[in-house]
Amino acid sequence: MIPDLSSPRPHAFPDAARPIGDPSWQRTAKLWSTLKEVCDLLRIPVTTAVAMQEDLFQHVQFKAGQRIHTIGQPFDVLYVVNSGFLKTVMIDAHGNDQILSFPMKGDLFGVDGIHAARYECEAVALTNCDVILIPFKKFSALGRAHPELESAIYGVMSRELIREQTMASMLGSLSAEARVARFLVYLSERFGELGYSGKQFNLRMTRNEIGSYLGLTLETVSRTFSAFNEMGLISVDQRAIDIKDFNALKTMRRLPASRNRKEKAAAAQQAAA
Amino acid sequence: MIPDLSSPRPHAFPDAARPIGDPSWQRTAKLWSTLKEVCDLLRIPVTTAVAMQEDLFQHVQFKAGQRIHTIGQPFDVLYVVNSGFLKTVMIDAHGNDQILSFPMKGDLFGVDGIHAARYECEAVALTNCDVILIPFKKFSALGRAHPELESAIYGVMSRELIREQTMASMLGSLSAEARVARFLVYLSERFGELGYSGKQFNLRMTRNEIGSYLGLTLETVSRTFSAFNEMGLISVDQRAIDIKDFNALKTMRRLPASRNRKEKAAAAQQAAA
DNA sequence: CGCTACATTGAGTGAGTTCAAAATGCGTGG
DNA sequence: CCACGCATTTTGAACTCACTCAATGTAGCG
Repeated sequence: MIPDLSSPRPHAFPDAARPIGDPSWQRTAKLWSTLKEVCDLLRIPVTTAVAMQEDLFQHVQFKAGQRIHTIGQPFDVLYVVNSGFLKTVMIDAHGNDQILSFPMKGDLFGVDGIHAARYECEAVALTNCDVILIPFKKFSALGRAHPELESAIYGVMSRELIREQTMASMLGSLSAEARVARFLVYLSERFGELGYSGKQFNLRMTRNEIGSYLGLTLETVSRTFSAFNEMGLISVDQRAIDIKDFNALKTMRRLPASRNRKEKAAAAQQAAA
Repeated sequence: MIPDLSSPRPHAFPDAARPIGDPSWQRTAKLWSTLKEVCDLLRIPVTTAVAMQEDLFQHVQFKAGQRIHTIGQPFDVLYVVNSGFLKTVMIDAHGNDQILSFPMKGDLFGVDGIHAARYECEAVALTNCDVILIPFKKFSALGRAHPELESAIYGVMSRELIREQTMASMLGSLSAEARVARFLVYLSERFGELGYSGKQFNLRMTRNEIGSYLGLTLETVSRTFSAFNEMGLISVDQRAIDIKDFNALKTMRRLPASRNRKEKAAAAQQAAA
């Protein structure tokens, strides 16, 4: 599109924005991982047979702002995030773009490339990061050799599909407040699973990027953060978030509410029958 | 044309609402299909080896209003639509529900069940329909025997993921008019591919269902149809649609527009590969 | 320091929702 | 066959949430 391949974004991601305990990217730079290590990252249970596989998967490092793949680029590898934070962006026919996900440690991306052998979206590093290249051919061949691995692959793809469905559902039915609350809950839970603090963390993305992801404007995101702050649900200062009332966020809705009244009534009727 | 067999819902789907050339469901009732027939339906290219497979897949018929599977139900089969129209519905923790897709001939559904071995959404027949049961175990075993088939399976799953991504993108960025226009374009193209008229067709779903799918209220859907009618883009009478200006629908946007200005500017900045 | 990107906050507007009422279409039961 | 009942659709009027436009504040970097 508009390739200006020089300078990575100026002052994009200060150290202060790193997560507590963020593995120092440069020092831990690893070059290869075994199949077992990849499966562990993806939270796939491994059998001994799989654990024995000696195939190695290459790591690649990207700096903040760098693009991992572009739209239309020929597909041949899937990616697993080992460290760092990314975004995936879809750009429609009219140049409108929309953020689809914020992959982080243990997430798989690039799956959309399988269908037409071209990536349908682009992936960009939000921070310096380390990703593992999974040549798709090799991966599916391993799946053929190890049925449990194969079904795990299907499982991971299915999980991705469910994620997108849940996203679509959220965009279709929740208010701005509810969307932002869910986003915070999601981040909190993910950070918790990754061993960081689920209460205090730093956002890796701009208000604009959050807005694009949630189908809102950056101003609405900012205002909603401020509102949560005043309500005592969180404390927010720029990218730094401190969750004070997790439960309130988790149960927040303020939904358009009556959109489905009749349909629900009908469903109740049918359930009774 | 077709005698309505005592459908549970009263006056749910009148004969007038059937598509031109709709295969007569009762008469063509088929009990089993070969792997090749299933692949053809799914638009998967088949090799001779696959064409030779003698495995048979069972058909099941559902009447309008019947449920194919529920949320939480144990997963063991995928479904391919042979005829008729369905909807898939996700219901969130608070009972809010959202329509995710309207599967029709050649579509696969149930993929979301793979991950947790339970369906994550429910599927309901909008019209009488005929679906093919694909036991997932059997399907993946066949994939292992025929690598081309396996990669086709991955391809179909990837296609589903892209569909959801595109949906999320649309819900996040398009105006009500643009969403409705896209919906009509989508239906028109699908009907065309299925050999029906892409210009004149009957909607198989209510305004409420369309609204749920598009993240709008039923009133907005109705008003938008009326507006398109007055603009001369379509002619609409209840469920009957006649598309007059396909191109205008296809290029319609009325997008929030400035949401991504800054981000686009930033996108010009690209780091070296 | 000044530059640039990012974030916050305010005021006004508008697209889409909510609530309400009337019209249409279809099946059922008299 | 017609009248009634029910689901659905259409249309109107008022409201409101989120967007737009704009100004100000903050943080890091050259």
